[in-house]
Amino acid sequence: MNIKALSKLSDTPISTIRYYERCGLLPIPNRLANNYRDYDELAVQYLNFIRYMNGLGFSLHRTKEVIHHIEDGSINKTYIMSMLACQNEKIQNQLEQLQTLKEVVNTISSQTNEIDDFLEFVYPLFL
Amino acid sequence: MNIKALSKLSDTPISTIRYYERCGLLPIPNRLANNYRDYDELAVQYLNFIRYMNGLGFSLHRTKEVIHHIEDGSINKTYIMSMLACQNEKIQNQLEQLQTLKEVVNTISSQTNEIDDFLEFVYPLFL
DNA sequence: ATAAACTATGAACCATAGTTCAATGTCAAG
DNA sequence: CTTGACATTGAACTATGGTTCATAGTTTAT
Repeated sequence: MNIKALSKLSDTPISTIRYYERCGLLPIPNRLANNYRDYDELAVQYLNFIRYMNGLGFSLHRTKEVIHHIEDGSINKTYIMSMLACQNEKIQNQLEQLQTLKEVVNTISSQTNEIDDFLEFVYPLFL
Repeated sequence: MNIKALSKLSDTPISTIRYYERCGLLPIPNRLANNYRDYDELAVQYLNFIRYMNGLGFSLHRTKEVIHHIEDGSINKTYIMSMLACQNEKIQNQLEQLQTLKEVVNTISSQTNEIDDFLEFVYPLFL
């Protein structure tokens, strides 16, 4: 399978596939006689996994670490559970921050006197 | 007031103050005979405003636009209200996405069979 | 045989929000 | 009068997740 086929199968741009390889997220593929990359099903699995991790909000850096643990064989339920618990906590924190932010913006935009405060905050900048 | 004093008053790193000036967020300050920047109270107001906008989740780019509107005098309640409504919507969307994400991560981490699915997803990568 | 489409590479570029560095100049205290 | 702390500049570097480009070679279809 050449890079274009992999790109279509995994719905990942060719440039991104090469980028992931560069970053050490994808195993180095075999090359054909013409130096073209030659991928197999495993590459599709890798890309699916990367996209899956991405969908769970993990950075490429973190995903790379996890992939290396998988390649080591040093992965198990405990590892996965603590990883997910950690991610869960991170998302929870983000959620709370955004919630607070939303309330602040809401308050400002729904209450006329808050807008006046905002304008008063702004007025010195005209003077 | 020199840049260090402004830095302390506004609780903004010196490097950031110079960066904001470079980006057109801060007015170009007067210079002393020795070429040192000389700030006044207005600079503090600008920095407070920038940090405030930042706290509301606006990008520097957006904040810069707003500042330019303020400088033009082309700012009013309507402008501010639509700006805040827009930001509110953006935050709401982010919140919903994060909420969904949290549920997915939660489901995976709380249900043993989901973790098994995760491991099954991972297994092909060992082989 | 030649043009279109594909692949390869390293390097540069995009946005975002800054920080750090090197080289140079200035100021205040001992 | 020298040392330390401050100021200046442009340029390069950080992290994140890629995309785009120039140049070169390869394959496929007409």
